[in-house]
Amino acid sequence: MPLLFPDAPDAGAQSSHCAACHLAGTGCVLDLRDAPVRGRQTSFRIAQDNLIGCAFDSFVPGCEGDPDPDRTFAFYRSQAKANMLAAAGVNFPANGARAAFVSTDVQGPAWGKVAGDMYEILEAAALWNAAASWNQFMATGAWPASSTFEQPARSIATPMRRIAIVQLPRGYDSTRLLTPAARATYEAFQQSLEAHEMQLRLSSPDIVGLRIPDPMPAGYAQFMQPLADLSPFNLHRLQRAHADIEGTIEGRNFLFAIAVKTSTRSDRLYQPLFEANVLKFIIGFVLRGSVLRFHVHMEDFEGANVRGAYTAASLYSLMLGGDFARAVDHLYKAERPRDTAQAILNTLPEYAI
Amino acid sequence: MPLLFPDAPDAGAQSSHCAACHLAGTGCVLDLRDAPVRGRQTSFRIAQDNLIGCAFDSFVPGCEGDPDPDRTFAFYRSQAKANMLAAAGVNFPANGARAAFVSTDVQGPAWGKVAGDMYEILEAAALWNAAASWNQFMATGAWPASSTFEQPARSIATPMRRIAIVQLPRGYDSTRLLTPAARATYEAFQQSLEAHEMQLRLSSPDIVGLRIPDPMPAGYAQFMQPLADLSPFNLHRLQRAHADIEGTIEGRNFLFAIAVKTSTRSDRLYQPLFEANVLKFIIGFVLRGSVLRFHVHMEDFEGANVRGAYTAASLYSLMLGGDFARAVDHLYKAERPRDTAQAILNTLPEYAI
DNA sequence: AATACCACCGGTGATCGA
DNA sequence: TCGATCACCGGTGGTATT
Repeated sequence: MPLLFPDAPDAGAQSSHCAACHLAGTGCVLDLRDAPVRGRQTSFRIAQDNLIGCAFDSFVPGCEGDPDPDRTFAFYRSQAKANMLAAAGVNFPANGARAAFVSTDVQGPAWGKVAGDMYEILEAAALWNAAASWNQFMATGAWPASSTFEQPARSIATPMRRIAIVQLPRGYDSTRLLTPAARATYEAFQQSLEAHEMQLRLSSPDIVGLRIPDPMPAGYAQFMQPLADLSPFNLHRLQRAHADIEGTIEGRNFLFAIAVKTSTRSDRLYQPLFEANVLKFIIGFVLRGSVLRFHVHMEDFEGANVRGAYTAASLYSLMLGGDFARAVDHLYKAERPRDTAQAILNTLPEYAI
Repeated sequence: MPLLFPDAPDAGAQSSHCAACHLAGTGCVLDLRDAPVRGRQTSFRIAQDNLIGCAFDSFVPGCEGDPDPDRTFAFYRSQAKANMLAAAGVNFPANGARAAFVSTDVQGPAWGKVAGDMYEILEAAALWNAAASWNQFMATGAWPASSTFEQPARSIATPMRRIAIVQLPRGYDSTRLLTPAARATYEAFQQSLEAHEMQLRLSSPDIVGLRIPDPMPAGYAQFMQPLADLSPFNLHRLQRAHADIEGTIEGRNFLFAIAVKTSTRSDRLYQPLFEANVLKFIIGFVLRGSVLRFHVHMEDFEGANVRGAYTAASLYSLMLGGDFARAVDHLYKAERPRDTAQAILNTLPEYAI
């Protein structure tokens, strides 16, 4: 069933679908008026996972199965929002003394939060699928005919060069991906800092790109196949994949990290800059890994001098002497999931083993 | 005239005062309904400078003249907000087809912005006055009797140790404070970066503490006297003082920087961390100045692991080898302007010449 | 079940330069 | 006068830990 509702045959189908979904407790808008969260005024909650799982339950935007894979993130997002508002209208009419749903409850900060997470999830899903096309080519020597992505120039098929692109959850310590040996080096470093009541931890990047070890540990098999959709099952797979590959990565196999934002303000630009500096320091200096690349993907560059800010030099490179390097290697205006994933795909041949 | 209105004799006084202020075009709430800002929905603007200039036109919170200098930032701020809401009620009643002022226009993000700036201004003003007490002691050997601050332990009066504490404006390049010679070193560094299309600039700290050069350039005379109030004239002096001392500071006289926040979120913690790292790198490595201290002053620690995040080690100190140091040397819960200024005052004897 | 935390982003008042 | 930029902060859905 297509759940970008304007693609559905009629509005009645939406009404009955949304009513059933609400009754099943999996609606995309939840009524918190009788169960308020302590210290908050929220009267209706956007059930983010349900919303995404519903709107994208039949294809991953930009990928195989998408009727028009060249649409923008903004389009997919506004479609999901329209779905949500329609569902809430169906499920929360005025009822005696109780007022009907009003959309102001799901605008403003609430929608900003959901939209930001959705952008990150859509990008991570498209990148997963792009990596799956790449990995199939690496395994078979043939680029998958059904892929919406093109084979990157100068790509040579070898199982040694398979790649996993993984979304990391909030609060994740990305060093958990490292092999025990590499992690021990990191932990020794941390302990020397903790002796002085200090630390140097990452506020984890949104998405990381990893060289799949060879031979391939079992947890990586999933990256050989694309996600067919973002139905609840696959959404859960996308967001939990990192747990399947912990303890398997050498520092040099940490190829790139991506910070993802729909928009920014000058003050909000600096979190990725700090993160990029710390990540490069830890991977480069502590773990002696090769230099990883840090990307920032942003949908909208207005409201701050984004390009200028991200020309900041990496402190690590400055103090090493020799060649300077930027902290953020590449800034990309990510407007369409397909183009964004293709852009990352095109960089994969550049990485040395 | 006391303009924390609950201290005023009666509500009528407020009404006539606010009506006159509005007619004079200096009201604390402006009607933008007939002159909308392009691309914004704002119907009423909080005239931040007018609001502060009015509410604090007879004393600086926490300082001489404050009837109760131990009140909290939260108190002064809520008083200013009450003034604002009352003034808007007086000046924007329903008028024919035009609806009355509604307070939702000045809640949410608008008030967040104003409250944040007000917090920074109140702290900067209290610190200015604490430094003035210090400087009078340095000049005369006697701690000013009228000061609300106490003489720090182990302080020794010498004109060599006078201090200026200055608020910096948005977007300011704090290296403009440096002497031409020091600035040339910095500019040479920048040019070598620019040759590679990079830079390493500061998103300026909110407040800086500087050793006043000896002999004292003319622009510093203002720091010998406290600000009597935050009337528009003195508010302007506070926010423009930095322009009077440009080109006078050696790197080693850059004693400390303070980042000021009322509250935070985990992502918003990282801008000061990046800034602290860059500032320490530039002052320490590029300018060979002594090590400056970076403070974070925050009113409310809830909503993020603030203490943990600010135990991050300085990348500069890690790469130098030798002793580690934190990027943020000191995190302080700044709830009261008087206590906050006293806390900074108590650190002044620690700085070597 | 409750709590703390995480990282999401958009609406802002003022300034500065065209 | 206008547009671009700056740095302000609070409400949020989900997760992990009590």
